[in-house]
Amino acid sequence: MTNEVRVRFAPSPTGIFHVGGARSALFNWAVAEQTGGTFVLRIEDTDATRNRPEWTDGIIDALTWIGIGKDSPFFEGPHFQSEYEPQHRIAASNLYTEGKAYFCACTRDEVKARTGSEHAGYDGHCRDRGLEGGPGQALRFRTPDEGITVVDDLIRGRVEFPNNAMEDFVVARGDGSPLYVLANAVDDIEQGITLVMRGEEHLPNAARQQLLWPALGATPPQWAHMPVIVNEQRKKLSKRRDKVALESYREEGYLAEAMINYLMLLGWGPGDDREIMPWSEMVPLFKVSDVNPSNAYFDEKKLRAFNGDYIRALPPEEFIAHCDPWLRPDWDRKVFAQVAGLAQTRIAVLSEVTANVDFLFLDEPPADEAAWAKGMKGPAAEILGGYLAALPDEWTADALKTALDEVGTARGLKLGKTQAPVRVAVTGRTVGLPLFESLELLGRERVERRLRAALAKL
RNA sequence: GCCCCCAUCGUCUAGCGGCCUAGGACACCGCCCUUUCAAGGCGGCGGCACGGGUUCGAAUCCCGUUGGGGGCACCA
Repeated sequence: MTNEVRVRFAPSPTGIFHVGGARSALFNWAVAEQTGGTFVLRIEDTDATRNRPEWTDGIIDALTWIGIGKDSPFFEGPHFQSEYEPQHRIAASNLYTEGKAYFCACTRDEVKARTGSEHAGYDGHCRDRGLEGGPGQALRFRTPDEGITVVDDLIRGRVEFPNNAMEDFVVARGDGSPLYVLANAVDDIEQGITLVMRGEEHLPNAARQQLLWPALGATPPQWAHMPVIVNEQRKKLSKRRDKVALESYREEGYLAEAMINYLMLLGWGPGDDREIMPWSEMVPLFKVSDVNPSNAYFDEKKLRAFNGDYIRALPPEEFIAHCDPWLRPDWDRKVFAQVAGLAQTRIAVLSEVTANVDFLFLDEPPADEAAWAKGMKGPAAEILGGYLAALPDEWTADALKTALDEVGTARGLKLGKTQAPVRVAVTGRTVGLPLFESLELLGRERVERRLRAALAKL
């Protein structure tokens, strides 16, 4: 294990799993796979008030969806931070015993009153009071007064933090329970993590942990702080404002492969002009030091374009299988199979398949006022009536096309115009699958009925 | 307020001192193809934030300005 690369992904189960977490996991996963190392999944469930078991399941499901999970030899876990609390407490106690941390009885209000500011930081009031611990006394880590703390970051280079700006931070609460900054460091040490790659929002924590690791008797890991994913306002993606749940994209019909591909390209590129590329080709090329340090906007439009590419690349049987959840159970799969190929180039997300084919299965074409108004302009009645009378004996797409073309030509209309009212009458929409193939599949009886119904409504 | 990070087309990026008249992709706009819509093909629009250095030479190195972001809890 000495030379093995061990990375980790350490989410807290306090909400839906979002795309930022997914990218974080993916980058770590790429490192593990490329180096033949290990990816440790650690659920940081120490905030009992905010944790919910179902969020943990959500994390595991989401990771599995993007290819990260137990069936890979590189995967380890999940570990649960709460199970390591004894170690955290021992670490805290050692820090105290060794004089690296001290107890503090100050409340927030007291500190604020003394410093006169919300953000002034702790003023060191209890530093040398020699408190021995007990209920209500938090444990604070004693930070150096002078000099700088250096975080060597694979993505950002050398980052310096002036020690005099770093307050004596709390590592354990008044009730003795450990805080994130400590628990996280202890776990990373215990689990032999060699590279900590996480979001940039943790950069300030890296400075503290750079101090904490040696104090706990360990050599600090390699650090890598990835850029934050932002919304159109250039703010960090927020669960409240933005559409960030990985699950919601999955439910809309985004393919895991497209999501993985897109996420990997947010902050990293293979170095050439390629963008659409499978995971297996990205892994050997991935380099942490190549990760772009600046924030990236999550562009759903581009994700969508990627997804469309991936959908079109699907072999027919796979495309059909992927569509299944978006087709009602009573819809005939054999009929769908006949038009699947026509639908495949027309949708960018799987959920869109429904509106493309529903007219084949519903008793009546879907009602759409706007479509009706748009399609039934001009000589619609004339065309519909004419076509009804001219429907060919040979019920094939070609014959159906010729027949309609003739109806139009007799009135000096191009096929592009004449097909519109027929399309709306039969499919309920102004756009959709190629018309004559649709008519052929629908059958004479239903086509005639729908044409008559439309005529009656006009 | 304090600490830190970042800065190439609208967006994601290539570029790591001369291959740059800055390349690709998404988006957008044309044209072609065409029974609608897509897909596909062709073309267009559009950028090195600004100011100083360093250098024979700067998108690339340094400094500053400006702008954006992250963090400042006995949350994680």
